[in-house]
Amino acid sequence: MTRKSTAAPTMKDVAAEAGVALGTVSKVFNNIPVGEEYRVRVLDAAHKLGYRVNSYARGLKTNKTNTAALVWPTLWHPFFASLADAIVGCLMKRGYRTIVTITNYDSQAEQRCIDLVRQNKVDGIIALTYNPDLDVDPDLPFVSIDRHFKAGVPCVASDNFSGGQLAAAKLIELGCRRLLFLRRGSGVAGEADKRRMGFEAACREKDLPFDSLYLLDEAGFDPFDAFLAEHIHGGVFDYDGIFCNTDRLCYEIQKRLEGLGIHVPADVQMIGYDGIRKFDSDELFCSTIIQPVDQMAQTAVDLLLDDDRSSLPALICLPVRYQPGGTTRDSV
Amino acid sequence: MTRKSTAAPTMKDVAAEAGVALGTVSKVFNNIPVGEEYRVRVLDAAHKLGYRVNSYARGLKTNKTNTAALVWPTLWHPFFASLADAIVGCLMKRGYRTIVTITNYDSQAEQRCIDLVRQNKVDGIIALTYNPDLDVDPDLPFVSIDRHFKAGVPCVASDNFSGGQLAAAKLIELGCRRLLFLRRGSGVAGEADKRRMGFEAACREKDLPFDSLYLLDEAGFDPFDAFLAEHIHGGVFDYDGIFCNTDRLCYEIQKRLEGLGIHVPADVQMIGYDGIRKFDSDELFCSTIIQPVDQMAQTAVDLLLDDDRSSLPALICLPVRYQPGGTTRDSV
DNA sequence: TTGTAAGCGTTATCAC
DNA sequence: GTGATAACGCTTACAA
Repeated sequence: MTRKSTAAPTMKDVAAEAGVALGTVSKVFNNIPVGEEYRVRVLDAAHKLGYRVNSYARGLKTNKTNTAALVWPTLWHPFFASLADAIVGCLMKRGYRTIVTITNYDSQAEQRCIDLVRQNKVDGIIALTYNPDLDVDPDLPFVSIDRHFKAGVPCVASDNFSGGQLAAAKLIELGCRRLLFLRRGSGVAGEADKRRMGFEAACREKDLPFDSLYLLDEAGFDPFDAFLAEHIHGGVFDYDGIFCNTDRLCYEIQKRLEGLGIHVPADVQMIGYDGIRKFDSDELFCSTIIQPVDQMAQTAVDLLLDDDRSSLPALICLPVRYQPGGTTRDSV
Repeated sequence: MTRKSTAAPTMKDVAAEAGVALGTVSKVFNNIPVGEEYRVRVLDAAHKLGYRVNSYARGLKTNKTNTAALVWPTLWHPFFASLADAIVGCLMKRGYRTIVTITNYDSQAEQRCIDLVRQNKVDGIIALTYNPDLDVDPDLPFVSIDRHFKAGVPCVASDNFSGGQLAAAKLIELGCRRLLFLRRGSGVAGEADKRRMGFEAACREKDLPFDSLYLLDEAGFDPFDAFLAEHIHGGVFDYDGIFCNTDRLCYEIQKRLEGLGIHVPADVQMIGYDGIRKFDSDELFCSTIIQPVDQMAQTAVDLLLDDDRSSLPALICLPVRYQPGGTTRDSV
């Protein structure tokens, strides 16, 4: 025993135990052809010693770590959490570990997280960020979610434009004629802005007028309250169909309308965006445009690990679908 | 230039650029005292070259990776997601990266995840598992959430017993006299079982009888439906107070009761457990016993990174609190 | 204080 | 096929 029993066994130990050379052991663990008898001896010895490859030593040598990083705003919000869950799952299936860092929507934290994981020699980064000009290594694979970043960085998003169109079309199909678009956001330009554009395009196409209101996250919900109160006359609401840019907003607005005596979906029908479900159940919070979380995760991972990084798409929009969830007058 | 411009700069490059020896550069990055003039030169050179320490090389040498692993059932469920969020946050504050692995409640996946991160030479593991006999390295710091694992592995949990007591006491205080305990679970013995024990203890203390029903996750909600239907006679429910072992269950049962014409909280008051909130808002799904997520995360991380691992507590129960959430007749 | 040199555990290149 | 041996980038005695 040249090695303290507490230390983890190394290839050297395995080689000694198996009575073969170090290189042979390495080959076995890299699936490089080796005499079957040797292979068995090595595997036996490794098992006996409880040996596992030290991926730090391997990473040092190969510059390949089988680790990806997720730079994420939060795991609190169900949409981010479920997308993170799916991405981690996809990466695991491809044999990748995932380092998760959380930015709390803070631009500086985003840069810090990227620096941190870069130092850790990750093989790639999937990020959902709010800082438009992050300093990111041009030859480190990078996939952005929901924001176009810069040339060469592919962006994966749901088809926000179609989602907006779909919402408008559904509301109109369900009989709404006085439409309202409500939006709440960070002020950072992202793919999600296209929800509005799609909605407007569909309204214009049908020659239906609509109003819209956009508020920054920081403003809270008070301005919405004021807006809603302003548009109720004699117990009647000015609108009969609302598209909210998130399920969260849809839920809050619904509560407020009910508090004002306006009933959903009897008086006004509402559609949200995201497709968030309660707990881990199937139940939606509202009728909504569902983002294809699993497909987005799969696409982001495929893009990240794509060997040929010379001709990546700039933007991939994945199809959304509508599902009733109680805030519209179609069956649930 | 001995080095391709695409490759990341190394300490050697920095040393050359700064005109100092390799060791000096290393010292600067390890906060080992060095002549101020040298320090500045090194830092300048490093900045100019965009140098960052290669943590794989460092880890190889020091056997310390500044990385911890989270072995987690899922990020889908809001409780797990918020706890994961908090733990990742605490670890980041201590300068640690977090590798997140997801088991989907699968025992074999749990073992695979542990093996995977062990190979990655993490400095410690925080796990929420369902496999009672995982093979885990005895000298790799390990903290278990919600399950007592084995000797030497500290467990962090909310004070489930007190939570159960508190729920019973609250229901009784609010006028309930015919109590019911409903439980759904994986069948794996964990700290959460103590919710029942606390509830029972409080009932006994007050000399109030109670019924209880326990179902495995796999059974779905049908048996609950049957039970509920069985206990409604002439539109009147046999119970006027229910403690459910999770918010999720509480929510589902409430829906079902309302569907049967039993109103919550008018006819029956209900308390759940977890303290899950809607989206990232403050709103609860039901009146509930709130788990101290942030404190649990902080405690788990402190325990994991504690230098003195010789005398760790076997179990730390953190205080819960009750908060009304609309399913009880106290003000919200 | 600064510089030198020996490894940490793997992989990869060679002769054999 | 197999088996020495030189890196990979860094830390850390130890010598200057």
